[in-house]
Amino acid sequence: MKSNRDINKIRKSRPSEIGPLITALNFFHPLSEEMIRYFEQKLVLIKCTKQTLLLQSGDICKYIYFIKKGLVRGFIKEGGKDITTWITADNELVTSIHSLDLEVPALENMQAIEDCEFLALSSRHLKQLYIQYPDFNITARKLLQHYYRDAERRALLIRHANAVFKYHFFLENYSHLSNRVPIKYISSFLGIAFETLSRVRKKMATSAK
Amino acid sequence: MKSNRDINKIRKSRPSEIGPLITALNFFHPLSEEMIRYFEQKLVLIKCTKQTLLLQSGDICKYIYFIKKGLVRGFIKEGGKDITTWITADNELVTSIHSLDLEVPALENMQAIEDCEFLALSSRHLKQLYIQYPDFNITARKLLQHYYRDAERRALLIRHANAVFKYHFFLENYSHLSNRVPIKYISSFLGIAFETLSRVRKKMATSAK
DNA sequence: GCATCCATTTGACAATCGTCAACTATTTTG
DNA sequence: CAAAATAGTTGACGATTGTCAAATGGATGC
Repeated sequence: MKSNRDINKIRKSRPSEIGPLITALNFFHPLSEEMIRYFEQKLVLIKCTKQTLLLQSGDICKYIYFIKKGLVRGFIKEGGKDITTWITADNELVTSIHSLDLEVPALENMQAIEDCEFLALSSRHLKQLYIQYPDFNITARKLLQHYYRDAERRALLIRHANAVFKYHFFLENYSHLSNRVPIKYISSFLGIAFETLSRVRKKMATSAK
Repeated sequence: MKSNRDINKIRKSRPSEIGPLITALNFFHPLSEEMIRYFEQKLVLIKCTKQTLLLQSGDICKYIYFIKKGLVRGFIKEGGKDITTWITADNELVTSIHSLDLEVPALENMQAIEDCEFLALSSRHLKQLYIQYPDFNITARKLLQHYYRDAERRALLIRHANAVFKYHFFLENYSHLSNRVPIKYISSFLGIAFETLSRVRKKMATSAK
């Protein structure tokens, strides 16, 4: 498996490249002009290929990533197997919240499952941002409220009674991922064997005719 | 099932009663004297009996509750059955984060599973707090980071391979609940039938001798 | 374009677990 | 205290799903 040495391109971002992130953040709480300048100065653009590990469990997470383009999953190692705990795509933020803030080793891994482009902010600059522009604590609070809800939705997904209900819930809540993510990651995310998911898909296809 | 009319005692809290909440919040980020005064003025003390619904799905959550004493669970109704999504005890905060902030109907229910005593702050006063004492956004951000981690832990719990692993994980992470919460809630929280949990417990007791 | 690799499908079978039912133990309440 | 309600245990059985194995399909690279 590729390690984070494969984060093969990293450079300062250009102001013209950060629009989608600013839009996403503004949606939660308006950013001041000064904050936008700060992002323009501190954000870096990172490109990586499919399979690259952005974060490895045991390491300390150094960045919060905004996915400009691509697909990323989180997973943990449990009894020799991967368990995919989330999958997320373009225009979303990803990081290990706990590791980033407390500078402790992360439990989870993060991996690109498509070639990706990120805007990344280091934990150092994020912390400086909280101090220099206290209003950003409001933005972060609202972001966390939003992502807390996402975490609850994922927990609900795997609590569904059987494979069919889980996949239905997946289609209702993550339809944008269903034709983009390999079945092995979806099945792991749903907590079922990939063979089972294959059978569920077949059953749904034939019964819907 | 008892409704929230059973929240049978509610009165202004006394300063001497709010210590544990202040201590808990200070742990995340120090509160100023003014903020503590604010809590002293706005917190209410709520008592309710076992089984009381603090929040019913479809209603808008009006309070954030600090559990001074007691035990509370969150659950959703799914296909005629309850699914317990969290269980929490003394000295923890509970609310529907999403419903409280956005003033939209909650999806989940909250229910006391012991006689309880809460310190409660209304959403109106919480929002005023964010405005009047912007530093409280830092506290809230850190609280949310902490509770996000809890949500991930719960998701991990139900992703474990089988009933034995789930119960082991439960004992490691929620040992304070194992002898206090009825088996039907624990089993639902673990995503297994209560009969299965009964058998797991027996097997562990006999194999440990 | 062929060979290799990886993703997905399909089948067979066994393990795990949920459901139903009966029973026992414990708690609550009048 | 007795009766009733609630909580927990145990057994039998079937449904769902995971595992292993083999086959097929598609993508990638030389």
